[in-house]
Amino acid sequence: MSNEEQHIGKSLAEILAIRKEKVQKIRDLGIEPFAYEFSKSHSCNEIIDHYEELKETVTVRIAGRLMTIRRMGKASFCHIQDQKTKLQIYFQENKIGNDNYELFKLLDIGDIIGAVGTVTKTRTGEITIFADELHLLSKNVRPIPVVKEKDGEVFDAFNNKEQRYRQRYLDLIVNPEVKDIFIMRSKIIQWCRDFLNERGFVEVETPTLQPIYGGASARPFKTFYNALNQDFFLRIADELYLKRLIIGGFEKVYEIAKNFRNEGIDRNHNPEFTALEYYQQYVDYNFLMDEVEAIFKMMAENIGKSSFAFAEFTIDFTQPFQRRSMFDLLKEYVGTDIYGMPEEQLRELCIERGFEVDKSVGYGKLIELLFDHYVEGKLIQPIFVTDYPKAISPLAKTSRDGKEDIVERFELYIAGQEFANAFSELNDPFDQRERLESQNHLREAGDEEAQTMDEDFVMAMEYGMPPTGGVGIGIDRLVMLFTNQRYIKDVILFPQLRS
RNA sequence: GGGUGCAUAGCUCAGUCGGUAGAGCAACGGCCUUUUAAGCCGUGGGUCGCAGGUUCGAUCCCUGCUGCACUCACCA
Repeated sequence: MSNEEQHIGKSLAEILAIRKEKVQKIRDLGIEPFAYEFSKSHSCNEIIDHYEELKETVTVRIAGRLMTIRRMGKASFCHIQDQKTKLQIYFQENKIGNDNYELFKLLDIGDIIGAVGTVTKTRTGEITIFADELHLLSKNVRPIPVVKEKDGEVFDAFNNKEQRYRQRYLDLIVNPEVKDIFIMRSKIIQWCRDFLNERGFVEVETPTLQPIYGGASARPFKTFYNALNQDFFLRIADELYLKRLIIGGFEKVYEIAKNFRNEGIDRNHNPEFTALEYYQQYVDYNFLMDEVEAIFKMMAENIGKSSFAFAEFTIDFTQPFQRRSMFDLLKEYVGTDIYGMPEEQLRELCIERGFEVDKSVGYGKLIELLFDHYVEGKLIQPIFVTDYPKAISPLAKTSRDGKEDIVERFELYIAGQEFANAFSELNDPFDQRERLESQNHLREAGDEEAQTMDEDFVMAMEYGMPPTGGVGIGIDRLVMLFTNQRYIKDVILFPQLRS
């Protein structure tokens, strides 16, 4: 190369131009830089795990992305990375031939290559493929961030959050521990399926686009359905459809689905999130508490930890989960027994405590406000909170022990956050109609998140709905819990950012 | 939606009390057959997020905008 040409090779545009020229140079060598296939005999971790059986006897074929290159004239070391593991490869010019070594000289970090060779160790003891063949499988033409590492210490980590989320593929290439989170996410979902399938549940799919949104208290995303010439909503929950299936005669159903709530984004909330909901005929919320506890303990057992770090806490799964009434907890943390307190007196109490609560904040919301403010954050170890106010639980059965304002509902709290929500499902169509009507009144009084009347759902219930227990579990938070991630965006592959 | 902060080379970051910018890695040329943050010699790469304003002069000061992060409020 002349001195003039040597000046090329600086800005990104020039790097891109050089890589493009390399593609042509490789073609000029008679090699296709974007291959069609390569048959692998082992993954990198299989070679490391089975080193003793493979060493110096077996010819192996491996493939992956080139992550480091150390050239030393007529021989070079490099590491490739496949899905799980990095592995070193040693290329010698007189072993792979001059033509292939010429090819090697044209390679860049980020290229996908295959190698054929024998398994050895270097004198420093690192398991290494001593290559007989080099195959270029896909040429990199845009530089990837180069992260260096020594003794476990990482240098120049690719840690720009915006770029990591926008270009998640780069994040996954360069930060392998990110991949582990999503592998764990996949396992957690699989364990949920296994648990339910083993118990005879049927996995179903219900509409994402719904003419009436329901099953939760939230603001929806709205869209227009051209073929039906009608406004539709993206589901905020699948609850009402799953109950229709219970009415239809499915004994046990579940769905793992995205819900969409048109609300704020923060470290614990993403407008598009995944929930497991399951419904089971003839059981009540007491049964479900045992079952949900079993699910969480099964997960911890599968992970192999009975206690683990989450945020600044150590969560202990060895003990039975506590079960306490919401009013009992309120009495302890607020200092006043508010059970049976009339709405106006409750509002006075909230105002005394410095909350701004006008008439649009009804009885149930007042209690929820106190609970969220005084109690929620204190619930670190797993605990089932029971006995929710009826006013904020329009789909749950009234408590059977005569408390008219209370429903048979529980939420599981861990580390101050809600992880599951369940109830003995309301199956009295007269009561259901009244509850949804009173939600309508709340909406008219200014509660934007009050639930909507769904005539078709109430009609379905009129045909007869068996006693049923139903559970909802937020999958994203479950993954956060078991992977010790503080930000929901870090358990979602492609969190939405403004474009 | 409110508050705070950030935006400089492909990546990670310095820096300029206002005089158009540096390092390491990556890149390019050369040497090097067991290296591993390989090493050695050499090369040069930037609309300092965008748009205005102040100024003789702005990457720096001011205003607006955009994006992101953190945080408070609300929903899980």
